Amino acid sequence: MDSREQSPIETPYSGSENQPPSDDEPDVMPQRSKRIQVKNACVNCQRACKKCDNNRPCNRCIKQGLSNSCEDSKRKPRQRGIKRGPYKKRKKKKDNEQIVSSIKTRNYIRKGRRADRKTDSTQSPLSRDSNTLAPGYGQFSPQFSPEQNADNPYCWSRTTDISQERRIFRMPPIGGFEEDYNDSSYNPLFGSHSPELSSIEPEHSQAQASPLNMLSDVALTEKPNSYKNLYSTPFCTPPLTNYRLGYFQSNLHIPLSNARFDAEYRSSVPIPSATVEKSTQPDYQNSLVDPTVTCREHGQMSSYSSDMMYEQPEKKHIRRLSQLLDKTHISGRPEDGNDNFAENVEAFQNDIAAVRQNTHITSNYGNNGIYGYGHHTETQLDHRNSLSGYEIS
DNA sequence: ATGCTCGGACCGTCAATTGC
DNA sequence: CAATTGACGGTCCGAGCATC
Ligand SMILES: [Zn+2]
Ligand SMILES: [Zn+2]
Repeated sequence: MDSREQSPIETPYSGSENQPPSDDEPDVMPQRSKRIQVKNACVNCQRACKKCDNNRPCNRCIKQGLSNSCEDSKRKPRQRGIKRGPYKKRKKKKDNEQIVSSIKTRNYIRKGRRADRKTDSTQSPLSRDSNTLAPGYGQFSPQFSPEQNADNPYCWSRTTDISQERRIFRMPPIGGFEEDYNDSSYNPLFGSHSPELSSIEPEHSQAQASPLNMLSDVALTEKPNSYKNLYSTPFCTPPLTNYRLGYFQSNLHIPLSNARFDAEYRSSVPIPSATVEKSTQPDYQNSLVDPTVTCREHGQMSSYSSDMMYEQPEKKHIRRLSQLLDKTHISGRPEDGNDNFAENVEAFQNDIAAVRQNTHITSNYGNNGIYGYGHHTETQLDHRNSLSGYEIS
């Protein structure tokens, strides 16, 4: 509120005094300035999802002729006693170099019933040559030593992009390949080999990162709110509610175009964009992303997912319809236009059974909102001995 | 051209955790 | 106990539609 005036284009982000503390890094990425929001919007603005101000009646209400009803919306007090997962390790000093090398040389212990297939159990996955086994088959994830993580088994997470592997992907026919359901060794994501793992020290604690933590019921039902924060990053926040088929797909109902940014954020590694496409998200319109594939590890869970969607513009209305009904998300339900609901459910139930055997591949077919109809594959390996609440048998 | 809806990107806050 | 950071409870941008 001073000298600045007449910026060529007035945008919510144009306030020059709101520039984030620009670092000495000149070429990092064009940072947009911060949007300022009021502490408490009026009821009308809140309902309309529009900008309010601190006056009562507010500017917008005056323009709309709603001055009478312009009053603060109710805000509920913040909950207390919310349990959190373990915090990420705080910055010690330097020794990033050391950490990385210690990861690379740590011994890895084979575990789980799939483990006794064919991998050398003492070899670090980080040094494994890349055309041995697909993830989920043979040992894969680091085992932390008990003294290091006695009561903190999920102390890290990492996400890696594997867009380079795209050439081996297959687009399934609608309805799917039989083998996707029946052959547990088939991995459409990787074919016969896994990507190089990043050697970056994980930076995110995700105590409850595994969706398995929430596995109390496998029915196709509304998912609880707590789902949301498990996978929130600056680039993705799952919606409050979703009815989607597929329970383990941590990235599924966030914008797929944000997948790469999410991956970068979680891994702190710049992700190559060799085969990627332009984002449709307004904030990242000039960025390249791969909307179809992510690979991630949360604590002792590893998972890989791909979305291969058919363009089906005629299905776009589905999202709209469900929006109208309630604030629910799209897809999966018969009333959303999923003609394969029964099969989806059955396959899904089978997948659940597989999960309980430590390793599973989830494949399902359904409408993925604006992205169309297609195939989602989720491959997971669970390295834990037990879930919260009960044992994996 | 103008108005409305609403998913989800963005924000500010503040208490749970951590490191001392 | 201060610093850090998870995550809650919002605000509101802007694409997509609807209507004029
Ligand atoms: Zn207002
Ligand atoms: Zn108002």
